[in-house]
Amino acid sequence: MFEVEPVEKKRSGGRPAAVDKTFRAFDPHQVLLLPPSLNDWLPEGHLARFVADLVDEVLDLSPVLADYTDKRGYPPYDPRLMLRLLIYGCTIGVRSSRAIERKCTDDVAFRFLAADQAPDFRSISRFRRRHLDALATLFTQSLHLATKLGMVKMGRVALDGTKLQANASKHKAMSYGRLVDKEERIEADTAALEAKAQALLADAQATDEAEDQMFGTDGKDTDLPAELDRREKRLAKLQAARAQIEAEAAAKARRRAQDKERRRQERGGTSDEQAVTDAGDKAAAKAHPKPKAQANFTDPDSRIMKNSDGAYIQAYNAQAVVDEKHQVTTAADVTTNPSDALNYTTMLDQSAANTGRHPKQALVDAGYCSEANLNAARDRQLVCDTDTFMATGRLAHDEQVPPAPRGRIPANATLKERMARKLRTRPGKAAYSRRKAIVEPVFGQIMTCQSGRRLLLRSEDGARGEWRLLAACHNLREIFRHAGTAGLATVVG
DNA sequence: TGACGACGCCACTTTATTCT
DNA sequence: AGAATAAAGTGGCGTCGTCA
Repeated sequence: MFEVEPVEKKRSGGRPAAVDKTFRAFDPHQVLLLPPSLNDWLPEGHLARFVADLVDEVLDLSPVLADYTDKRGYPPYDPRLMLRLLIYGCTIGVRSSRAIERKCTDDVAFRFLAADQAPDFRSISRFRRRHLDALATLFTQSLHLATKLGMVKMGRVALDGTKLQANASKHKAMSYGRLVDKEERIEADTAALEAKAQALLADAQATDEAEDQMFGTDGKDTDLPAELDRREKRLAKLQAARAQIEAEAAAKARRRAQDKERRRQERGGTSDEQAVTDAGDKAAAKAHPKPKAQANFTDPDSRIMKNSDGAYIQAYNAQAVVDEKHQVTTAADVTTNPSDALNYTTMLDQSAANTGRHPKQALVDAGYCSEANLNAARDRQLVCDTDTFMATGRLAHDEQVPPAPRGRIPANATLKERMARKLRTRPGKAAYSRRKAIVEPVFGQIMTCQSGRRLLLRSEDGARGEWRLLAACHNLREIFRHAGTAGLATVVG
């Protein structure tokens, strides 16, 4: 498009040329004779073209469009435009609404996608919030697309979790004990303040009236009500945080009591749901939060968790199931519980629901190893024909891998011993050794290329939506890499 | 401390609908 | 028919929170 033509050597302007050198033609003030077509600005096979085709031709946008029912009102931006921007941005690591807005003037690819429009960052942000659920369905859509292109085999999958830093600082977290303390202090102070305000009011009313008449009404004693107002707001926040911790403690106690009652009934061979509910209610009413239980003021749903480096961060626990063949994610979810162990069954079920198939093998690390999960793994083998390889413990740095077992499995071996044994056999080792190679690249890509280390949206729903969008965009990246725009054509055609 | 991002409130614009 | 109103999205502005 741009011809390289040597320019006549010229000593122009006041700047002396250091060397006698011919440069390529460059005229910043050149006026284009025709308005440029945005289409020409982007090379064939660019990721942005892929995203544009995807949004325009392939994706089902009805979940988004369904939200626009009223014909009235200021016309919103075309959802296709917004989706193009959000998807492309999320794929290359430009995720914040303001960053996207800037790119719409800065970046050729974004200008191409937005047809040279630049929505305000609030519009982008609000669109994202509003259609968070719909955006999350992009995840299943991306998965179905990958499946159509033969990229999902469900032979071997790996399940793993990573901690996503919430949009909240752990310094804004407060323990239950301090919360109660603070609340009491503020209440006491407020009572004192109110008394003072009353006294002042009564005392000064006469003089005030006189002064007002003399100087007009802009007294200085507005400070006191303002102070009271601030305290009121703080108190409300504290109480909300406290209520949250208490509700959680109650819910936990309820679950425990119900489980206990069920087990008791199982042993006795009876079944009485009412008794289970009652036991739960009773326990919930009696529940008392631990003084150390934490709540965060900025994002109450997030929790302090330990990340893989051992550092404590305010976070969500993000889970993903990844198919070995092309590193396509088949399930993605977020929980507020730092433990991975609770997600073994739910995640594999999600994966099965999303793909319609059960994997031949599932690889999980020691974080998932629990009595319940070992049992669940055994059942899965029977019901879904999924062979689970679950690490039963981590090796210390200098620890040697125990030798492969030989001979018959002892009849009295526990499930855990059997699992440990299975992982030490040659096929067990071979399968499990693939685990890291399957999930790590996915998490790595999402963290670095898509800047997914830190979440932008608050609340559990926000975190889940973001994680699913990240996972969806990861899948789209893989599709782009594997099939390119041509691949889309085969799906549409 | 300043830059940056999310979000809430309010004013404004646009459009369809309802009222007079 | 024309005015008033309701509804919805956008932008301006301020606030809060995070991070380097």
